[in-house]
Amino acid sequence: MGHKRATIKDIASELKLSPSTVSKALRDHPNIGVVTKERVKRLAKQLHFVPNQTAIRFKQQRSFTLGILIPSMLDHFYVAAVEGFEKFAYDNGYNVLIGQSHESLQREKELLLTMQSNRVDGLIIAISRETVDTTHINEFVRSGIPIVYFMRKPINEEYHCVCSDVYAGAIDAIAYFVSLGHKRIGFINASSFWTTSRDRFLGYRDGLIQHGIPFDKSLVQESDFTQESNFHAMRRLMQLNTPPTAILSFKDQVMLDALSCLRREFPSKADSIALIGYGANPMIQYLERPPLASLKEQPYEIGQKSGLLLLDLVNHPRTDYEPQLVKLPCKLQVFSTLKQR
Amino acid sequence: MGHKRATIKDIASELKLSPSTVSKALRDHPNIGVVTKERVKRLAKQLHFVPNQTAIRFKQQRSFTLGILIPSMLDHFYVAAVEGFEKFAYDNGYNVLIGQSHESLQREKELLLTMQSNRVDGLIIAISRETVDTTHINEFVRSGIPIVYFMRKPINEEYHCVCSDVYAGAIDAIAYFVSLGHKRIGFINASSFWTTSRDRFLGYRDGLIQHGIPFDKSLVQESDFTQESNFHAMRRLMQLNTPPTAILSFKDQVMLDALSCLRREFPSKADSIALIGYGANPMIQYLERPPLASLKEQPYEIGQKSGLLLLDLVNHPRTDYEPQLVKLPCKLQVFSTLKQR
DNA sequence: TTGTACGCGTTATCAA
DNA sequence: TTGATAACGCGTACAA
Repeated sequence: MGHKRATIKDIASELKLSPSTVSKALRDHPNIGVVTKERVKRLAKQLHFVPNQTAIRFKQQRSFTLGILIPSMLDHFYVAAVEGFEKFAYDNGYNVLIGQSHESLQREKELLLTMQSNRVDGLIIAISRETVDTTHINEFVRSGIPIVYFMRKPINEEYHCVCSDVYAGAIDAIAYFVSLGHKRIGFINASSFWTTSRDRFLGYRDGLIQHGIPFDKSLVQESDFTQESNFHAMRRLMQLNTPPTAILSFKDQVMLDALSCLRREFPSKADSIALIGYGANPMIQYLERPPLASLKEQPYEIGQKSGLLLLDLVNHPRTDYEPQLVKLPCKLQVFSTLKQR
Repeated sequence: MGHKRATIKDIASELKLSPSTVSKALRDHPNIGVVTKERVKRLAKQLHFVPNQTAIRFKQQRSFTLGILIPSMLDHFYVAAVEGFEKFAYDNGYNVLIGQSHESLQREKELLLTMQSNRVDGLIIAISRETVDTTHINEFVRSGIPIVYFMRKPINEEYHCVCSDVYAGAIDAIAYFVSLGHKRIGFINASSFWTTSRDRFLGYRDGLIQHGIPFDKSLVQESDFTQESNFHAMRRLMQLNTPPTAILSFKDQVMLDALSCLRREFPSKADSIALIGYGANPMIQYLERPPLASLKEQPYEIGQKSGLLLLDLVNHPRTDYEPQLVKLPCKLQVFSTLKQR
C-alpha cells in the first residue's frame, strides 16, 4: 500500500517554499526562521518523510559507510570484533558493510572491489589465510580509501594495526605452565605469514628461554584450524619420543580439538596434559573437565579501537607515513579451579 | 596517495567519446562497436575505474541492498541465517545491511528507520523479545518496503514468514522421550508472543496427548534466555513434587544452562534426566557427557529461502494479500551415543 | 553506431 | 530570512 515516498521537494511545494529552505529547516540550519522550521518539521512528520541517504551519500561524495572484512562470522571472536566496530560506527553516524572472506584470497579480492564500488569511507581488515601477497590491498589503499589491519596483519607490511598483545600473553602462559612444574611445553601455531602467529611464537620461545628451557623445534606444530588439521598437529606432538606435558594453542578452537584428540586417542594421558588457548571461548564453561586456561582477548575493544583509528584516518587523511600500532592486553583466565572435583 | 577516482566522464573526454557511449560500452550494450568497447574497457582498467554504486543506486532509485534484522550475532543460530541470506544476496548482486536489536524494541525501531533511510529494497526480520506491538513494522511495510519475517513471527500477524517446523520437531522429541520410557516430561519455553513459541508448545502438548500423557501446566516454564532465567526455570521444574525426568528446551542455550543447573544443584539426579533442545549447537560435540539430543534446524537454508522469497516480493510487488508461510523441517540429532562410557 | 539532454534528491553557494 | 542554481555520476530515451 505504498503511498509514494515524500521528498524534500514535496514538502517544499506543499508549503510554497524552496527545496533548499526545507533542507535547511530540517537540519536546523541557523538562518531559517523558527516558524518556518516548525511548519516544515510538522509536515515532514505528517508525510512520514525519511531523508534519502542514497541521495545524501551521492551529493556528499561520502558513503558514511565503513567496511569490515573478516574471515568468518562463525568465529565468535570476529563476531565480537564486528560488534565493537559496529557500535562505534553507528554511534558516529556510519553504517557498516560486512564481508567474509571464508579464508579465500579470491573472495577477499572480490570483496575489496565491492567495498570500493560501494565507496566505503574506510575499511578494517583481518586478512585471509591465503593472503600472502598484499598487492590487492595496497592497490585498494592507493585508490584513496584508508584501511586499518586488525587481529591479523601481514608480516611484511608496516601499516596501521590494532590487535591483541599475544606476545605478552604467550609469555604469561609459559610462566604459568612453568609454575605448575611443566618443562616440556608444546605449541600449535597458525600461518606464519601473520604477525599474530609470529608474535605468539616469539612469546613462546622467549618465555621458554626466560625459564631456562631450551627451545625445541619439534615441539612446534602448525594447523590451519580445520578439525582434521588440529587433530593432526596434536597427534604429531603426542607421538614424539618425549611428548609435551603442556601445550599452548593458537586459539581455543584448536585447543578444544586437541583436547578431543587426547581423550579419544590418548585417554591415559588426557588428564595429565595441561592446555592453554587464546580467546576464552564462553562455551568452555559448559565443559565438566575444562582445559587449564585460556588467554582472554578483547575483540570487542579491538573492533572499537579499530573504528576509532579508522575514522581518524578518514577525517584527517595523512600523507605522512607513520603506522599506528595498537596492542590490547590478554589476560590469563584459569578454568581448572572451576572443576567440580 | 589517492590518484583521483576516475569517472565515466574522465574516460569519455580522454577518448573523445560521450559519457553515454562509455556507459554503454562498459556494460556491453549491443549497439556499441566492438572497437569502441575495447578502447573504453582498456582505458577503464588502466585508470582503475570502479563504477560508483552510490551514483547508480541514486539514479536507479534502488539501493540494491537488502536488510536483515536479528536479535544478536552472538547467537550462532542467527549468524548461520545471516550467512545464508548474505550468500543469496551477493549472488544476486545485492549488498546486505545487518542490524542487531539486542532484544530491544527501541533499538528495533531505530534500525527500521535506518533501513528506511538507506532505502533498502527489502528486509527480513526476526523480531525482538520486547516486540509485542507491531505498529512500527506495519508502518515500515506501508512505506513500500517488503518484508519477510523469519524465525520469529508475531503471533497476531498474518504475513510472509520462513521458519523451522518446530511443531513437528517437538512432536518428534516427545516421541523419542516416550520411546525411552519417560512419562513426566517438562518444557522450558520462551516469549509467548512468538509463533515459534506457540508452535513448540502445541507440539509439546499434542505430542503428550498422542502418547496418552495428560498435559500438566506446572511442567511448563518460561525463560528469557539469560543464564539466570534459565537456571530459575530449571529449578522450578526440579522443585515440583514430582519433577520431570525429561525436559524439552526452547533452544540449546537454555538446555545447556539447564544441564549446568542440574550438575551444580541436583547432582544426584543429573544423569537420570534426559534433555532435548533446539539448534544442535556444534559446541555440544566437546561435552564429555552431552545432553540426550537436539533438534537440528536449518538456519542457513532459512536465510536463503527468506532471501528468495524477499527478492520475489521486491521484483514483483503484490497488491493482493496472500501471506507465504515456509517451514523447514527439524531433525532430531541424538548425542548420547557419542558418550564415551 | 554515437551523441544530447535530462533527471534522480540533496546540499553548498551565492544572490535577493 | 529565504530562494535560485548548479552539481554530484550515472543511465536512458531519443535524436543524429
